[in-house]
Amino acid sequence: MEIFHHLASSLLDPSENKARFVDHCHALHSRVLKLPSRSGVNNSHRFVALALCVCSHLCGASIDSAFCVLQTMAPSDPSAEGACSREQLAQVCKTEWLPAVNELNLKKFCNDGEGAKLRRLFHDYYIAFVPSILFSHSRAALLLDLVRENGGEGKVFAASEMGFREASTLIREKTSPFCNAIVCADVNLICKYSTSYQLDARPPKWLRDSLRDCRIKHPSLYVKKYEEKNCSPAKRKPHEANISCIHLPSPTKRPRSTVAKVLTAEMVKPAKDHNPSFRSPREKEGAEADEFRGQASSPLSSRRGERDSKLEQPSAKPLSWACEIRTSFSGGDFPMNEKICELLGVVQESCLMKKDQFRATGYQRAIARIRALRQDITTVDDVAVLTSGKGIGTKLERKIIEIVKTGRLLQAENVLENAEGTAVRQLCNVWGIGPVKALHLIAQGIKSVTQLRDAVRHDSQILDRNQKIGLRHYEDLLLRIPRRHVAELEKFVRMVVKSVDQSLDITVAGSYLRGKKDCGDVDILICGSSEQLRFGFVKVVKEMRKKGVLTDDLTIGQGKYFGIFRFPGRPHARVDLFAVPHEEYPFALLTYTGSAIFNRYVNSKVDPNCESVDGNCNRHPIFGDTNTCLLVAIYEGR
DNA sequence: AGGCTGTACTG
DNA sequence: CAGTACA
DNA sequence: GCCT
Repeated sequence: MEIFHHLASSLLDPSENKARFVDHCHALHSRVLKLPSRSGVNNSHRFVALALCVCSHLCGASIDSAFCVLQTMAPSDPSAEGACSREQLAQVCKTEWLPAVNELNLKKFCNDGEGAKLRRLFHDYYIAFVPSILFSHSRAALLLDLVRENGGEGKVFAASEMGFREASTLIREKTSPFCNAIVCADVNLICKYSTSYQLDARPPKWLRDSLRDCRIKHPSLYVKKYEEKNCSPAKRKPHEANISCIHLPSPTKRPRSTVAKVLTAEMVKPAKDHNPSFRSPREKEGAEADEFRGQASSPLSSRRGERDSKLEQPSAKPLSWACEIRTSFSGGDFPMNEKICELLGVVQESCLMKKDQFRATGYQRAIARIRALRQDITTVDDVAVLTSGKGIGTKLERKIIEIVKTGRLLQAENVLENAEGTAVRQLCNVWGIGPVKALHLIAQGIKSVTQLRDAVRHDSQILDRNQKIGLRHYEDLLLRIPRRHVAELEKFVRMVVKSVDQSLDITVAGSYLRGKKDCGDVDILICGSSEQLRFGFVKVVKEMRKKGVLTDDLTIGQGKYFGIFRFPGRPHARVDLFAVPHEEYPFALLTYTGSAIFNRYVNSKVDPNCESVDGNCNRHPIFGDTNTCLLVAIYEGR
């Protein structure tokens, strides 16, 4: 009985609530005592069962998971006293308690639902079991269900007192035999947020497979098609794109293609040799935003996974993960939408050039929403579809109507005619030059890269070290890197890394890991123990420089290296190396896999006031906390 | 009116 | 500190 | 630019 008083005192202030809660528990208690005894089931079993039901109810997890959870929190196995099997216990739960507990709807006593109070409650009772940095306390059991549903094995560890380092070591040591993957927090929240943004949410295939097989399947397994297909017949496309496309300035200079198409393609038709059907290169930066602001009516609905509906989604809405939301619906099916996006994109860029990044974001969101539409906007009435949702207000509405009516947008035309805008755009494409510097240069009469080169020859002071490097490789850095070149670099770096220290290993993250058909740069995580990295990382950089692959260093920070590499006969390209100790690996991988917009989305859901378990994790902002969302990072046992 | 992701390097 | 960069 |  004590536990219920405890529960009550952990709950919210309104004493009225407290009293009611205790009353309910008393009622339950007396019901326990009145029940007839059954073979092998005594009252203490019933209490255990009741606790299980409450736990399961509050976490939204299955009884079975709740059982595991209780096991970790209780010093003795709940089923061990007396001869009550786990199955019997579950039976008792189902027949005797679950309906009653559900009826009580204990959640209503927790004013902030899944929030802090509930977590504290769990924490107090050591029902919180998993290293808090890895999982939301109240969701650990849920994750366990997820793993099980996919035929996997999982285990929950008591870790309330555990710091992050210990916890992750433990996880690495103990879990690897059956589960060397998965760091995944709060599936529910992500679904919740996804639906509130009217997105589809569902784990990517590689994650589901990993869950099923209890071992991580590298996402790149789902990506190999590009390697084969892209190389020969149509390989020139990306390069042409670079020249004809409108370029975005900083921070992400180059036009990118959309979301990891391959992952998606694989999911639709896993086995078939399904043509990844290139995105045309006309796509611009804004496209990636669609991932998170897409339209309700999604084409994914036809292929939703079996388990989705179980995730506490009352309406069986199709779900998918925010990280894989499809962006645009390719093909030139919607000419007017294309036109609108193009014109708004022009304005968006011009905003970016100035300091007006937030305004640009506004445009970006609008563009994303239009791209995700599956109907062409041809009449003024159609525009209402857009304005009814979030993200498009009166100003943008007016502009869209202007385009629909006249086919033109005055503001966009002004921008294009504006010579200064063009100049800023070009100068911003130099690595290290942003809008402010570009404006300074223009004020000095420098309006193009050619002029800039001349100017530097006379006065090398006008650019700093990095900007000069960026200028030197201006043309090369504008090119995108084909996947197969990235793969070669990966091989090379791994070789170097292994030669330096056998215990280190690397992962290529970034857009490569997201399955893009080409990449703007290469992000490589070098993983190992912190001690080994301390020497190893610097040595790796030195080695690579010695072999002539790294041609210039941009910045060298603590465990962080930005530079420029080149293989003989190839263009120069940007490479980022990050030293990642084991404990940080899942988080680092999540962050550095991006996309940037995805990270932004995630971070915006994180409560910044949450205490962080370990300072080091904060190096990867996404993980500042535990309670919050999200997603998938993978953790390789070894 | 004020927020809009969070961290880190360079000069 | 501003500017630029990283995801 | 939009949202609260």
